[in-house]
Amino acid sequence: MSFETQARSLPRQASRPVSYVPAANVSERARLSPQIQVSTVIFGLYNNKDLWIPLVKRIRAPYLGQWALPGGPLTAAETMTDVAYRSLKATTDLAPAYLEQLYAFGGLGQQQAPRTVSIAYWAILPADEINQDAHENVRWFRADEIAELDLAFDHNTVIEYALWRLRNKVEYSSIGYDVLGEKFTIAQLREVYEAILGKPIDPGNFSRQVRANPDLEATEEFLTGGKHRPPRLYRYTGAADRRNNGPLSGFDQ
Amino acid sequence: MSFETQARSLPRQASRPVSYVPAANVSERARLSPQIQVSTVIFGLYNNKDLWIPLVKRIRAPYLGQWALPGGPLTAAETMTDVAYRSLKATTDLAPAYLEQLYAFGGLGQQQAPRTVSIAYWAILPADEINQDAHENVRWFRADEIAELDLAFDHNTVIEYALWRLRNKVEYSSIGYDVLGEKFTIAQLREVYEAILGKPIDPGNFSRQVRANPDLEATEEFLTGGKHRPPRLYRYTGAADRRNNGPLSGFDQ
DNA sequence: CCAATAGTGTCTTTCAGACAATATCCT
DNA sequence: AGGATATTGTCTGAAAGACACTATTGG
Repeated sequence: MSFETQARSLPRQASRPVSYVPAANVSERARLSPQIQVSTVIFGLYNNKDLWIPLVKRIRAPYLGQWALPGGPLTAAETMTDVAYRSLKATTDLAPAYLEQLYAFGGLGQQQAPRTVSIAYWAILPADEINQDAHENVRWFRADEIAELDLAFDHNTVIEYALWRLRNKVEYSSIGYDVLGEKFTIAQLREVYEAILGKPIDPGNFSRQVRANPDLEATEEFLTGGKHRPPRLYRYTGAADRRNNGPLSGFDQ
Repeated sequence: MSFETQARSLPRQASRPVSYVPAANVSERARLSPQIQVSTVIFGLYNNKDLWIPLVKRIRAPYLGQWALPGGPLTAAETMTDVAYRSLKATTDLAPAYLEQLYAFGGLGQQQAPRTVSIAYWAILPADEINQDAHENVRWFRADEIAELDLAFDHNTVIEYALWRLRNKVEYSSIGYDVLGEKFTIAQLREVYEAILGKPIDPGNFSRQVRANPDLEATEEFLTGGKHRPPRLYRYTGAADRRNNGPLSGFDQ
Protein backbone atom coordinates (compact mmCIF):
# COMPACT_ATOMS: atom_id res chain seq x y z
CA MET A 1 0.00 0.00 0.00
CA SER A 2 1.38 3.37 -0.93
CA PHE A 3 -0.17 6.72 -0.11
CA GLU A 4 1.21 9.67 -1.98
CA THR A 5 1.51 12.85 -0.03
CA GLN A 6 2.25 16.38 -1.13
CA ALA A 7 2.77 19.61 0.71
CA ARG A 8 4.17 19.89 4.24
CA SER A 9 4.02 22.44 6.93
CA LEU A 10 7.74 22.98 6.51
CA PRO A 11 9.61 22.92 3.21
CA ARG A 12 11.41 19.68 2.45
CA GLN A 13 14.88 20.21 1.16
CA ALA A 14 16.63 17.53 -0.75
CA SER A 15 20.30 18.22 -0.58
CA ARG A 16 23.59 16.46 -0.49
CA PRO A 17 24.79 15.10 2.82
CA VAL A 18 26.50 17.62 5.03
CA SER A 19 29.31 16.36 7.15
CA TYR A 20 28.94 16.37 10.88
CA VAL A 21 29.19 19.83 12.39
CA PRO A 22 32.86 20.44 13.04
CA ALA A 23 34.14 21.61 16.38
CA ALA A 24 36.35 24.64 16.62
CA ASN A 25 39.38 24.73 18.84
CA VAL A 26 39.04 26.08 22.34
CA SER A 27 40.16 29.65 21.83
CA GLU A 28 38.04 30.01 18.73
CA ARG A 29 35.06 28.60 20.57
CA ALA A 30 35.48 31.17 23.30
CA ARG A 31 35.29 33.88 20.68
CA LEU A 32 32.31 32.44 18.87
CA SER A 33 30.16 31.17 21.72
CA PRO A 34 27.51 33.50 23.14
CA GLN A 35 27.39 34.37 26.82
CA ILE A 36 24.90 32.66 29.12
CA GLN A 37 22.56 34.55 31.39
CA VAL A 38 20.04 33.10 33.87
CA SER A 39 16.81 35.04 34.54
CA THR A 40 14.00 34.10 36.89
CA VAL A 41 10.31 34.92 36.88
CA ILE A 42 9.40 34.95 40.57
CA PHE A 43 5.75 34.54 41.49
CA GLY A 44 4.67 35.68 44.92
CA LEU A 45 1.23 35.13 46.40
CA TYR A 46 0.57 38.27 48.36
CA ASN A 47 -1.87 37.49 51.17
CA ASN A 48 -2.93 34.48 49.14
CA LYS A 49 -4.87 36.94 47.05
CA ASP A 50 -3.00 38.07 43.98
CA LEU A 51 0.00 37.07 41.99
CA TRP A 52 2.91 39.48 42.11
CA ILE A 53 6.21 39.49 40.28
CA PRO A 54 9.34 41.39 41.34
CA LEU A 55 11.36 43.24 38.72
CA VAL A 56 14.71 44.94 38.97
CA LYS A 57 15.62 48.30 37.49
CA ARG A 58 18.50 48.12 35.03
CA ILE A 59 21.49 50.08 36.24
CA ARG A 60 23.57 49.68 33.10
CA ALA A 61 23.17 49.52 29.35
CA PRO A 62 21.46 48.07 27.44
CA TYR A 63 17.94 49.02 28.49
CA LEU A 64 19.32 51.27 31.22
CA GLY A 65 16.56 52.35 33.59
CA GLN A 66 13.98 49.86 32.35
CA TRP A 67 12.50 47.07 34.41
CA ALA A 68 13.90 43.59 33.93
CA LEU A 69 13.77 40.12 35.41
CA PRO A 70 16.30 39.45 38.14
CA GLY A 71 19.22 37.35 37.04
CA GLY A 72 22.90 37.12 36.44
CA PRO A 73 25.57 35.49 34.31
CA LEU A 74 26.36 31.79 34.51
CA THR A 75 29.92 31.09 35.52
CA ALA A 76 31.86 27.89 35.07
CA ALA A 77 31.59 26.79 38.69
CA GLU A 78 27.83 27.06 39.08
CA THR A 79 24.78 25.17 37.97
CA MET A 80 22.02 27.19 36.39
CA THR A 81 19.77 26.67 39.38
CA ASP A 82 22.56 28.04 41.57
CA VAL A 83 22.28 31.30 39.71
CA ALA A 84 18.50 31.20 39.86
CA TYR A 85 18.56 30.72 43.65
CA ARG A 86 21.07 33.49 43.97
CA SER A 87 18.93 36.04 42.17
CA LEU A 88 15.91 34.87 44.16
CA LYS A 89 17.80 35.60 47.34
CA ALA A 90 19.04 38.92 46.06
CA THR A 91 15.56 40.16 45.18
CA THR A 92 13.31 38.59 47.80
CA ASP A 93 15.37 37.01 50.62
CA LEU A 94 13.08 34.02 50.41
CA ALA A 95 13.63 30.46 49.29
CA PRO A 96 11.12 29.31 46.69
CA ALA A 97 8.50 26.64 47.24
CA TYR A 98 9.03 25.48 43.68
CA LEU A 99 11.54 26.23 40.95
CA GLU A 100 11.71 24.96 37.40
CA GLN A 101 13.34 25.82 34.15
CA LEU A 102 11.16 27.66 31.66
CA TYR A 103 12.92 28.12 28.37
CA ALA A 104 16.18 29.10 26.74
CA PHE A 105 15.87 32.37 24.83
CA GLY A 106 18.60 33.32 22.46
CA GLY A 107 17.36 34.98 19.33
CA LEU A 108 19.54 37.25 17.32
CA GLY A 109 18.69 40.86 16.79
CA GLN A 110 19.02 41.78 20.42
CA GLN A 111 20.62 45.02 21.41
CA GLN A 112 23.47 43.22 23.03
CA ALA A 113 27.13 42.62 22.53
CA PRO A 114 28.35 40.04 23.02
CA ARG A 115 25.40 37.95 21.91
CA THR A 116 23.63 36.39 24.89
CA VAL A 117 21.60 33.26 25.47
CA SER A 118 19.27 33.62 28.39
CA ILE A 119 18.02 30.60 30.33
CA ALA A 120 14.78 31.52 32.04
CA TYR A 121 13.51 29.87 35.22
CA TRP A 122 10.31 30.44 37.11
CA ALA A 123 9.74 30.09 40.83
CA ILE A 124 6.87 30.42 43.22
CA LEU A 125 7.21 31.71 46.74
CA PRO A 126 5.52 30.38 49.86
CA ALA A 127 2.19 31.91 50.56
CA ASP A 128 2.47 33.74 53.83
CA GLU A 129 4.36 36.98 53.96
CA ILE A 130 6.18 38.80 51.20
CA ASN A 131 8.05 41.94 52.02
CA GLN A 132 7.40 44.24 49.14
CA ASP A 133 9.87 46.92 50.19
CA ALA A 134 12.97 44.95 51.10
CA HIS A 135 15.36 45.93 48.36
CA GLU A 136 16.31 48.95 46.45
CA ASN A 137 15.79 48.87 42.70
CA VAL A 138 13.25 46.08 43.20
CA ARG A 139 9.56 46.63 42.64
CA TRP A 140 6.70 44.18 42.73
CA PHE A 141 4.07 44.29 40.01
CA ARG A 142 0.74 42.52 39.69
CA ALA A 143 1.17 39.69 37.20
CA ASP A 144 -1.71 40.90 35.08
CA GLU A 145 -0.44 44.46 34.85
CA ILE A 146 2.98 43.61 33.51
CA ALA A 147 1.74 43.26 29.95
CA GLU A 148 1.31 47.03 29.87
CA LEU A 149 4.92 47.73 30.79
CA ASP A 150 7.79 47.88 28.35
CA LEU A 151 10.39 45.62 29.87
CA ALA A 152 14.04 45.15 28.97
CA PHE A 153 15.09 42.43 26.51
CA ASP A 154 12.25 40.07 25.59
CA HIS A 155 11.15 39.85 29.18
CA ASN A 156 7.53 40.62 28.39
CA THR A 157 7.41 37.41 26.38
CA VAL A 158 9.23 35.48 29.07
CA ILE A 159 6.75 36.52 31.74
CA GLU A 160 3.76 35.84 29.57
CA TYR A 161 5.04 32.37 28.91
CA ALA A 162 5.87 31.74 32.57
CA LEU A 163 2.35 32.74 33.55
CA TRP A 164 0.92 30.38 30.98
CA ARG A 165 3.04 27.52 32.28
CA LEU A 166 2.17 28.25 35.89
CA ARG A 167 -1.54 28.28 35.16
CA ASN A 168 -1.34 25.07 33.21
CA LYS A 169 0.81 23.38 35.78
CA VAL A 170 -1.22 24.18 38.85
CA GLU A 171 -3.98 21.98 37.46
CA TYR A 172 -2.01 18.75 37.36
CA SER A 173 1.08 19.13 39.54
CA SER A 174 1.68 19.54 43.24
CA ILE A 175 2.73 23.17 43.21
CA GLY A 176 -0.50 24.19 44.91
CA TYR A 177 0.57 22.18 47.94
CA ASP A 178 4.20 23.26 47.71
CA VAL A 179 3.18 26.83 48.28
CA LEU A 180 1.34 26.08 51.50
CA GLY A 181 2.71 25.07 54.89
CA GLU A 182 2.61 21.58 56.33
CA LYS A 183 -1.02 21.83 57.38
CA PHE A 184 -3.64 23.79 55.56
CA THR A 185 -7.38 24.03 55.02
CA ILE A 186 -9.10 23.30 51.76
CA ALA A 187 -10.13 26.94 51.58
CA GLN A 188 -6.49 28.06 51.78
CA LEU A 189 -5.63 25.71 48.96
CA ARG A 190 -8.54 27.04 46.99
CA GLU A 191 -7.37 30.60 47.49
CA VAL A 192 -3.99 29.67 46.04
CA TYR A 193 -5.67 28.20 42.99
CA GLU A 194 -7.92 31.21 42.62
CA ALA A 195 -4.99 33.60 42.86
CA ILE A 196 -3.00 31.68 40.25
CA LEU A 197 -5.87 31.09 37.86
CA GLY A 198 -7.35 34.50 38.44
CA LYS A 199 -10.93 33.28 38.72
CA PRO A 200 -13.29 32.06 41.43
CA ILE A 201 -13.74 28.34 42.02
CA ASP A 202 -16.81 26.63 43.45
CA PRO A 203 -15.89 25.70 47.04
CA GLY A 204 -17.95 22.54 47.21
CA ASN A 205 -16.74 21.00 44.00
CA PHE A 206 -13.16 22.01 44.68
CA SER A 207 -13.22 20.41 48.09
CA ARG A 208 -14.48 17.12 46.73
CA GLN A 209 -12.05 16.98 43.85
CA VAL A 210 -9.06 17.78 45.95
CA ARG A 211 -9.95 15.34 48.70
CA ALA A 212 -10.22 12.58 46.13
CA ASN A 213 -6.43 12.76 45.90
CA PRO A 214 -5.03 9.94 48.05
CA ASP A 215 -1.95 12.06 48.72
CA LEU A 216 -4.06 14.44 50.77
CA GLU A 217 -4.32 13.26 54.36
CA ALA A 218 -6.95 14.56 56.77
CA THR A 219 -5.64 15.42 60.21
CA GLU A 220 -7.75 15.47 63.37
CA GLU A 221 -7.07 19.16 63.82
CA PHE A 222 -9.37 21.99 62.95
CA LEU A 223 -8.66 25.64 62.51
CA THR A 224 -10.56 27.68 65.01
CA GLY A 225 -10.91 31.42 65.29
CA GLY A 226 -13.10 32.19 62.32
CA LYS A 227 -16.71 33.09 62.99
CA HIS A 228 -17.97 29.98 61.30
CA ARG A 229 -17.70 26.23 61.38
CA PRO A 230 -14.00 25.42 61.78
CA PRO A 231 -12.43 23.78 58.74
CA ARG A 232 -10.35 20.64 59.00
CA LEU A 233 -6.61 20.81 58.46
CA TYR A 234 -5.03 18.60 55.84
CA ARG A 235 -1.52 17.46 55.08
CA TYR A 236 -0.01 16.65 51.70
CA THR A 237 1.87 13.37 51.71
CA GLY A 238 2.60 13.02 48.02
CA ALA A 239 6.11 12.10 47.07
CA ALA A 240 7.94 14.15 44.51
CA ASP A 241 5.97 12.59 41.74
CA ARG A 242 6.61 12.18 38.06
CA ARG A 243 3.73 14.35 37.09
CA ASN A 244 5.57 17.52 37.94
CA ASN A 245 8.24 17.24 35.34
CA GLY A 246 8.11 13.82 33.82
CA PRO A 247 11.44 12.04 33.64
CA LEU A 248 13.17 15.22 34.73
CA SER A 249 11.72 15.33 38.22
CA GLY A 250 14.43 16.04 40.70
CA PHE A 251 16.91 16.79 37.95
CA ASP A 252 18.91 19.73 39.20
CA GLN A 253 20.39 21.83 36.46
CA MET B 1 -7.48 36.00 60.10
CA SER B 2 -4.09 34.42 60.57
CA PHE B 3 -3.17 30.85 59.80
CA GLU B 4 0.10 29.69 61.25
CA THR B 5 2.13 27.43 59.03
CA GLN B 6 5.31 25.51 59.72
CA ALA B 7 7.60 23.44 57.58
CA ARG B 8 8.10 23.91 53.84
CA SER B 9 9.17 21.68 51.07
CA LEU B 10 12.31 23.75 50.72
CA PRO B 11 14.22 25.34 53.60
CA ARG B 12 13.50 29.01 54.15
CA GLN B 13 16.62 31.02 54.71
CA ALA B 14 16.47 34.32 56.44
CA SER B 15 19.58 36.19 55.49
CA ARG B 16 20.82 39.65 54.87
CA PRO B 17 20.17 41.20 51.49
CA VAL B 18 22.64 40.25 48.82
CA SER B 19 23.50 42.88 46.30
CA TYR B 20 22.50 42.36 42.70
CA VAL B 21 24.71 39.90 40.88
CA PRO B 22 27.60 41.87 39.45
CA ALA B 23 28.64 41.56 35.84
CA ALA B 24 32.21 40.79 34.96
CA ASN B 25 34.03 42.55 32.18
CA VAL B 26 34.03 41.04 28.74
CA SER B 27 37.30 39.16 28.78
CA GLU B 28 36.61 37.72 32.20
CA ARG B 29 33.17 36.65 31.04
CA ALA B 30 34.68 34.79 28.11
CA ARG B 31 36.81 32.85 30.55
CA LEU B 32 34.01 32.12 32.98
CA SER B 33 31.09 31.43 30.71
CA PRO B 34 30.44 27.84 29.64
CA GLN B 35 30.21 26.84 26.00
CA ILE B 36 26.84 26.28 24.36
CA GLN B 37 25.97 23.15 22.45
CA VAL B 38 22.71 22.36 20.63
CA SER B 39 21.55 18.73 20.46
CA THR B 40 18.45 17.36 18.78
CA VAL B 41 16.34 14.31 19.44
CA ILE B 42 14.99 13.39 16.01
CA PHE B 43 11.91 11.19 15.85
CA GLY B 44 11.25 9.34 12.63
CA LEU B 45 8.13 7.32 11.90
CA TYR B 46 9.40 4.41 9.87
CA ASN B 47 6.56 3.12 7.68
CA ASN B 48 4.18 4.82 10.11
CA LYS B 49 4.85 1.86 12.33
CA ASP B 50 7.54 2.51 14.89
CA LEU B 51 9.39 5.44 16.32
CA TRP B 52 13.06 5.57 15.47
CA ILE B 53 15.79 7.92 16.60
CA PRO B 54 19.09 8.51 14.81
CA LEU B 55 22.28 8.70 16.83
CA VAL B 56 25.78 9.65 15.80
CA LYS B 57 28.95 7.87 16.82
CA ARG B 58 31.40 10.11 18.67
CA ILE B 59 34.62 10.55 16.78
CA ARG B 60 36.47 12.48 19.47
CA ALA B 61 36.79 12.64 23.24
CA PRO B 62 34.97 12.73 25.52
CA TYR B 63 32.85 9.60 25.12
CA LEU B 64 34.82 8.63 22.02
CA GLY B 65 33.11 5.82 20.17
CA GLN B 66 29.83 6.04 22.06
CA TRP B 67 26.49 6.97 20.53
CA ALA B 68 25.28 10.51 20.99
CA LEU B 69 22.59 12.88 19.82
CA PRO B 70 23.42 14.87 16.70
CA GLY B 71 24.34 18.45 17.37
CA GLY B 72 26.95 21.12 17.26
CA PRO B 73 28.20 24.24 18.94
CA LEU B 74 26.25 27.50 18.87
CA THR B 75 28.15 30.32 17.25
CA ALA B 76 27.50 34.02 17.54
CA ALA B 77 25.87 34.38 14.14
CA GLU B 78 23.26 31.64 14.45
CA THR B 79 20.02 31.10 16.26
CA MET B 80 19.69 27.89 18.22
CA THR B 81 17.14 26.54 15.76
CA ASP B 82 19.64 27.20 12.98
CA VAL B 83 21.97 24.74 14.62
CA ALA B 84 19.15 22.28 15.21
CA TYR B 85 18.15 22.40 11.53
CA ARG B 86 21.74 21.99 10.52
CA SER B 87 22.23 18.82 12.50
CA LEU B 88 18.90 17.53 11.22
CA LYS B 89 20.13 17.99 7.70
CA ALA B 90 23.49 16.46 8.46
CA THR B 91 22.00 13.29 9.90
CA THR B 92 18.83 12.76 7.90
CA ASP B 93 18.71 15.07 4.87
CA LEU B 94 15.10 15.79 5.75
CA ALA B 95 13.34 18.88 7.00
CA PRO B 96 11.27 18.23 10.10
CA ALA B 97 7.49 18.42 10.28
CA TYR B 98 7.80 19.92 13.72
CA LEU B 99 10.62 21.24 15.86
CA GLU B 100 10.59 22.55 19.39
CA GLN B 101 12.96 23.27 22.20
CA LEU B 102 13.11 20.65 24.91
CA TYR B 103 15.34 21.75 27.77
CA ALA B 104 18.67 23.28 28.65
CA PHE B 105 20.97 20.81 30.33
CA GLY B 106 24.04 22.08 32.04
CA GLY B 107 24.84 20.27 35.23
CA LEU B 108 28.30 20.19 36.62
CA GLY B 109 30.17 16.96 37.03
CA GLN B 110 30.34 16.25 33.34
CA GLN B 111 33.48 14.84 31.85
CA GLN B 112 34.01 17.94 29.84
CA ALA B 113 36.36 20.85 29.64
CA PRO B 114 35.42 23.54 29.10
CA ARG B 115 32.11 23.24 30.90
CA THR B 116 29.23 22.97 28.45
CA VAL B 117 25.57 23.90 28.52
CA SER B 118 23.55 21.87 26.09
CA ILE B 119 20.28 23.15 24.66
CA ALA B 120 18.22 20.18 23.56
CA TYR B 121 15.59 20.30 20.82
CA TRP B 122 13.30 17.61 19.55
CA ALA B 123 11.94 17.20 16.06
CA ILE B 124 9.62 14.86 14.25
CA LEU B 125 10.05 13.88 10.64
CA PRO B 126 7.33 13.48 8.01
CA ALA B 127 5.86 10.07 7.89
CA ASP B 128 6.68 8.65 4.50
CA GLU B 129 10.16 7.45 3.78
CA ILE B 130 13.18 7.56 5.97
CA ASN B 131 16.46 6.42 4.58
CA GLN B 132 18.07 4.50 7.34
CA ASP B 133 21.44 4.11 5.64
CA ALA B 134 22.18 7.55 4.29
CA HIS B 135 25.09 8.64 6.41
CA GLU B 136 28.16 7.16 7.88
CA ASN B 137 28.47 7.18 11.64
CA VAL B 138 24.67 7.51 11.87
CA ARG B 139 22.52 4.68 13.09
CA TRP B 140 18.80 4.59 13.76
CA PHE B 141 17.51 2.96 16.93
CA ARG B 142 14.01 2.08 18.04
CA ALA B 143 12.91 4.64 20.59
CA ASP B 144 12.06 2.00 23.14
CA GLU B 145 15.40 0.21 22.84
CA ILE B 146 17.54 3.23 23.54
CA ALA B 147 17.10 2.94 27.30
CA GLU B 148 19.34 -0.12 27.18
CA LEU B 149 22.21 1.70 25.52
CA ASP B 150 24.85 3.69 27.33
CA LEU B 151 24.91 6.98 25.50
CA ALA B 152 27.37 9.84 25.69
CA PHE B 153 26.81 12.73 28.10
CA ASP B 154 23.36 12.65 29.73
CA HIS B 155 21.73 11.82 26.44
CA ASN B 156 19.79 8.89 27.88
CA THR B 157 17.96 11.34 30.11
CA VAL B 158 17.46 13.78 27.26
CA ILE B 159 15.86 11.14 25.06
CA GLU B 160 13.68 9.82 27.82
CA TYR B 161 12.40 13.33 28.45
CA ALA B 162 11.87 14.04 24.77
CA LEU B 163 9.82 10.88 24.42
CA TRP B 164 7.71 11.87 27.39
CA ARG B 165 7.07 15.30 25.91
CA LEU B 166 6.24 13.91 22.50
CA ARG B 167 3.73 11.45 23.95
CA ASN B 168 2.11 14.13 26.03
CA LYS B 169 2.01 16.59 23.21
CA VAL B 170 0.51 14.40 20.55
CA GLU B 171 -2.68 14.30 22.62
CA TYR B 172 -3.43 17.99 22.54
CA SER B 173 -1.38 19.60 19.78
CA SER B 174 -1.38 19.42 16.01
CA ILE B 175 1.81 17.44 15.57
CA GLY B 176 -0.14 14.39 14.47
CA TYR B 177 -1.33 16.35 11.44
CA ASP B 178 2.02 18.01 10.87
CA VAL B 179 3.60 14.64 10.26
CA LEU B 180 1.17 13.70 7.51
CA GLY B 181 0.80 15.09 4.02
CA GLU B 182 -1.91 17.45 2.86
CA LYS B 183 -4.51 14.72 2.52
CA PHE B 184 -4.69 11.65 4.67
CA THR B 185 -7.08 9.02 5.92
CA ILE B 186 -8.19 8.66 9.50
CA ALA B 187 -6.42 5.33 9.62
CA GLN B 188 -3.13 6.94 8.65
CA LEU B 189 -3.55 9.48 11.40
CA ARG B 190 -4.36 6.70 13.82
CA GLU B 191 -1.22 4.84 12.85
CA VAL B 192 0.84 7.91 13.66
CA TYR B 193 -0.78 8.12 17.08
CA GLU B 194 -0.27 4.42 17.67
CA ALA B 195 3.38 4.63 16.72
CA ILE B 196 4.01 7.57 19.00
CA LEU B 197 2.01 6.29 21.94
CA GLY B 198 3.17 2.74 21.45
CA LYS B 199 -0.26 1.20 21.96
CA PRO B 200 -3.29 0.27 19.85
CA ILE B 201 -6.23 2.65 19.62
CA ASP B 202 -9.83 1.71 18.94
CA PRO B 203 -10.49 2.70 15.30
CA GLY B 204 -14.12 3.59 15.77
CA ASN B 205 -13.70 5.81 18.79
CA PHE B 206 -10.60 7.45 17.34
CA SER B 207 -12.39 8.27 14.12
CA ARG B 208 -15.24 9.94 15.93
CA GLN B 209 -13.07 11.94 18.25
CA VAL B 210 -10.80 13.21 15.55
CA ARG B 211 -13.63 14.14 13.22
CA ALA B 212 -15.19 16.20 15.99
CA ASN B 213 -12.32 18.65 15.45
CA PRO B 214 -13.63 21.50 13.27
CA ASP B 215 -10.14 21.96 11.87
CA LEU B 216 -10.43 18.63 10.10
CA GLU B 217 -12.08 19.01 6.73
CA ALA B 218 -13.53 16.09 4.80
CA THR B 219 -12.69 16.05 1.10
CA GLU B 220 -14.75 14.30 -1.55
CA GLU B 221 -11.84 12.02 -2.40
CA PHE B 222 -11.42 8.45 -1.30
CA LEU B 223 -8.37 6.27 -1.27
CA THR B 224 -8.86 3.25 -3.45
CA GLY B 225 -6.64 0.25 -3.92
CA GLY B 226 -7.11 -1.50 -0.62
CA LYS B 227 -9.21 -4.64 -0.60
CA HIS B 228 -11.85 -3.04 1.52
CA ARG B 229 -14.22 -0.10 1.64
CA PRO B 230 -12.21 2.94 0.52
CA PRO B 231 -11.58 5.45 3.28
CA ARG B 232 -12.26 9.14 2.85
CA LEU B 233 -9.38 11.59 2.62
CA TYR B 234 -9.26 14.50 5.03
CA ARG B 235 -7.38 17.78 5.18
CA TYR B 236 -6.21 19.67 8.24
CA THR B 237 -7.08 23.34 8.11
CA GLY B 238 -6.09 24.40 11.61
CA ALA B 239 -3.98 27.49 11.93
CA ALA B 240 -0.79 27.43 13.94
CA ASP B 241 -2.67 27.52 17.17
CA ARG B 242 -1.74 28.57 20.63
CA ARG B 243 -2.18 25.13 22.02
CA ASN B 244 1.10 23.94 20.61
CA ASN B 245 3.34 26.12 22.65
CA GLY B 246 1.24 28.68 24.43
CA PRO B 247 2.49 32.25 24.12
CA LEU B 248 5.65 30.98 22.47
CA SER B 249 4.00 29.66 19.33
CA GLY B 250 5.94 30.76 16.33
CA PHE B 251 8.77 32.06 18.46
CA ASP B 252 11.95 31.15 16.63
CA GLN B 253 14.95 30.80 18.87
C1' DC C 1 -19.79 -15.13 -1.35
C1' DC C 2 -15.59 -13.95 1.79
C1' DA C 3 -11.98 -11.05 3.81
C1' DA C 4 -10.88 -6.83 5.36
C1' DT C 5 -11.14 -2.33 6.80
C1' DA C 6 -14.38 1.96 7.14
C1' DG C 7 -17.50 3.98 9.71
C1' DT C 8 -21.92 4.06 13.01
C1' DG C 9 -24.77 2.92 17.18
C1' DT C 10 -25.27 2.05 21.82
C1' DC C 11 -24.21 1.52 26.44
C1' DT C 12 -21.50 2.31 30.65
C1' DT C 13 -18.62 4.85 33.48
C1' DT C 14 -16.28 8.83 34.88
C1' DC C 15 -15.92 13.47 35.77
C1' DA C 16 -16.72 18.48 35.84
C1' DG C 17 -19.79 21.89 37.08
C1' DA C 18 -24.26 24.08 38.83
C1' DC C 19 -26.59 24.60 42.68
C1' DA C 20 -29.38 23.31 46.79
C1' DA C 21 -29.22 21.60 51.42
C1' DT C 22 -27.30 20.69 55.79
C1' DA C 23 -23.55 21.21 59.58
C1' DT C 24 -21.12 23.70 62.98
C1' DC C 25 -18.76 27.09 64.71
C1' DC C 26 -18.66 32.36 66.63
C1' DT C 27 -20.80 36.40 68.49
C1' DA D 1 -30.79 33.30 67.09
C1' DG D 2 -28.23 34.82 63.08
C1' DG D 3 -24.03 35.19 60.28
C1' DA D 4 -20.63 32.89 57.96
C1' DT D 5 -18.16 29.40 55.98
C1' DA D 6 -17.60 24.09 55.76
C1' DT D 7 -19.14 20.12 53.86
C1' DT D 8 -22.41 17.00 51.61
C1' DG D 9 -26.10 15.79 48.23
C1' DT D 10 -28.13 15.71 43.81
C1' DC D 11 -28.56 16.48 39.11
C1' DT D 12 -27.07 17.30 34.37
C1' DG D 13 -24.19 17.15 30.46
C1' DA D 14 -19.82 16.07 28.21
C1' DA D 15 -16.60 12.89 27.02
C1' DA D 16 -13.96 8.44 26.97
C1' DG D 17 -13.92 3.73 26.19
C1' DA D 18 -15.84 -1.10 25.23
C1' DC D 19 -17.84 -3.41 21.88
C1' DA D 20 -21.39 -4.86 18.54
C1' DC D 21 -23.11 -3.78 14.18
C1' DT D 22 -23.54 -2.08 9.32
C1' DA D 23 -21.23 -0.43 4.81
C1' DT D 24 -18.44 -1.01 0.91
C1' DT D 25 -14.82 -2.35 -1.54
C1' DG D 26 -11.52 -6.17 -3.98
C1' DG D 27 -10.92 -10.80 -4.94
